[in-house]
Parts: sequence; structure tokens; C-alpha cells
Amino acid sequence: MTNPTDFTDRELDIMGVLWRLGSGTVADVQDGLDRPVGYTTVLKQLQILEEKGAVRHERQGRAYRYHPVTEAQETGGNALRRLLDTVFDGSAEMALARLVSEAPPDAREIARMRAILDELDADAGESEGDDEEEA
Amino acid sequence: MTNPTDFTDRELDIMGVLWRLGSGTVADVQDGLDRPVGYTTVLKQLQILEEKGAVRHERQGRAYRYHPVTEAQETGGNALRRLLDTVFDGSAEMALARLVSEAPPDAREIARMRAILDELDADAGESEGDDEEEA
DNA sequence: GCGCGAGTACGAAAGACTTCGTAAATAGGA
DNA sequence: TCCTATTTACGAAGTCTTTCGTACTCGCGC
Repeated sequence: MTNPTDFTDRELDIMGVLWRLGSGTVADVQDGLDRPVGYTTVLKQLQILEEKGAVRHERQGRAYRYHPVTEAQETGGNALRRLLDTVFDGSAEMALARLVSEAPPDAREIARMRAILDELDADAGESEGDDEEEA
Repeated sequence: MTNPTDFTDRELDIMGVLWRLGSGTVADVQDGLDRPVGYTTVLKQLQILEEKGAVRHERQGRAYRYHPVTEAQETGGNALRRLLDTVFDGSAEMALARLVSEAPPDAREIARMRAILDELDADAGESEGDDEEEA
């Protein structure tokens, strides 16, 4: 991973396309990839991913349509945890600093990110306040 | 993918130890790893990492002491960018949501994370104001 | 100076990943 | 029905990773 996850690099490329599209045929995925890869190569990867339980397929006309089974967010979470542990020394703060420098969010996104932090405070407050409410 | 970077999974394990310790001998790194790995295996990885320019070594007594050359933050940044692109659909907000659910920060850390976002607003304000100042 | 033990160098074996060639199957139209 | 184009199935080749065994080296103590 310089596998960020449970997936290998190429598998992650494929999953990325499926997550973005929602689902796709072999040709769809092939088109969605950044870099040119043979048709049967993509098919093979999808078959491997299916063995691993990461995707499933259904017939569509004479072709197969593949759907992701594992959620993007779950995969991302695992990868983030690994990154946090190995490179950011467990510090969410450092990770955030790097995150925003990699992809500077616009004002609206910053506002929503603040909201996420506010929500954290609220949750912390609630659990600390449980005793008071119950009393 | 799990490769999160330029490094393979095992390489990242090794680099993680070096980043944490600052530097270390082969034995130090071996001890620092979660999982048992042969001494020569660790040595070999370090030699490979040195070929790649990720670490350097200096003599210490009869042994070598290895120092990381690449920064943890840089590696983390690359990995974050990949994650952002493939699994979080380019949204720093989604990444943050997952980040805090993976490693819930305490109040002090939340405060510092807010500060990072504040800093972003400040920067955005400054650059928007550049024209006015120049005019 | 010599020997011993700690350490490094080398290379090969095993396994995983990636890629694709070729064969087989299938559906639709002539 | 039969042919063709599209698609899947299989499997093997090439490459990269990971692991470690074995041989060599070097420095320190006697």
C-alpha cells in the first residue's frame, strides 16, 4: 500500500474509479483509469477484487457490471489510521495541517470542517454532562 | 495499498520506526517493529532504503546508525493526496470527518486544529486583499 | 597479534502483484 | 441456423517485495 490500506496500488486505482462512478463495466473502469491498461488486465483485477469480496457483479446485457462492496470511507479510515500511526505520530493535528496544505479548502469547506470540530466538542460535552442530566 | 506513498508497506514500517526514534541502529529498528523480523531482513530493508535515498548511515562503533532523509511529513502529504483523490473524492472535509472518528482528538488538540483552520482563513483574506494593497 | 563475537554484504528463494495472450463462451443479426 | 463481435475465463510470464541463510569483515579484549 505504499498501500494505503488493504488494497494494493493498482487495486486502489480500480476501486477509486468504481467509487467515483458508483458502478461500472470493465470498459467503464478501463476508461476511468488515468493511465492506459489492457482490457483483460482490468478484468483480471476486478476478478481478483471480487475474490477478496471488495466488489460484486451482475449481468448487464452480455457484459458484467461491477459494484463496489467495501465503502470508500471505510478504506479511507483504515489508511488514515495507518498514516497517523506511522508518519504523523498519532497526531490528528499534524495530519490536518498537512491535509489542508495538500488540498487547500475553500471558505465553505473550511466552515464545514469547523462544524465537524464543533460537533466533537458537543459530543465531549454531552458525555461529560451525562451525570448532571441524570441527576 | 494499501501503499500510502512512495514506500512499500514494509519500508513504511521501517521508516515509521526511524521517524519515531529520530535515528537508530539495525537492532534499534528491529526492536521498534511491531512484528518479529529477522535481523538481516531489517538490515536489507535499510540498505534498500538507502539505495532509494530515503535513509543514510554513519558509523557508530562497529555498527551503523541510520538516519531518515525523507521527512515524515512529506511522505504523509503524498499519501494524503492519494487518499484524497481516490477515496475521499477530493474532499478535505470528508477526510477530516473520518480522521477524527479514527483518532478522536482531545479538547486541546481540537483547539489547535481550529487554529489551523483560522490560519487558513487569515491567509485567504490576505491573498484576496493583495490587489487592494497593491492598488 | 589472535581469536571471538557483533555486524555487514551478498545473493538467492519464495511469494505477491501486474500484465496480458489466447482460448472459450455468448448474444445478436444476417 | 451460423457468423461475428464482444466479453469473460484461464493461466503463465515478468517484475517487484520480502525474507533470510551464509560468508565475509572489523574491532575489541586478552
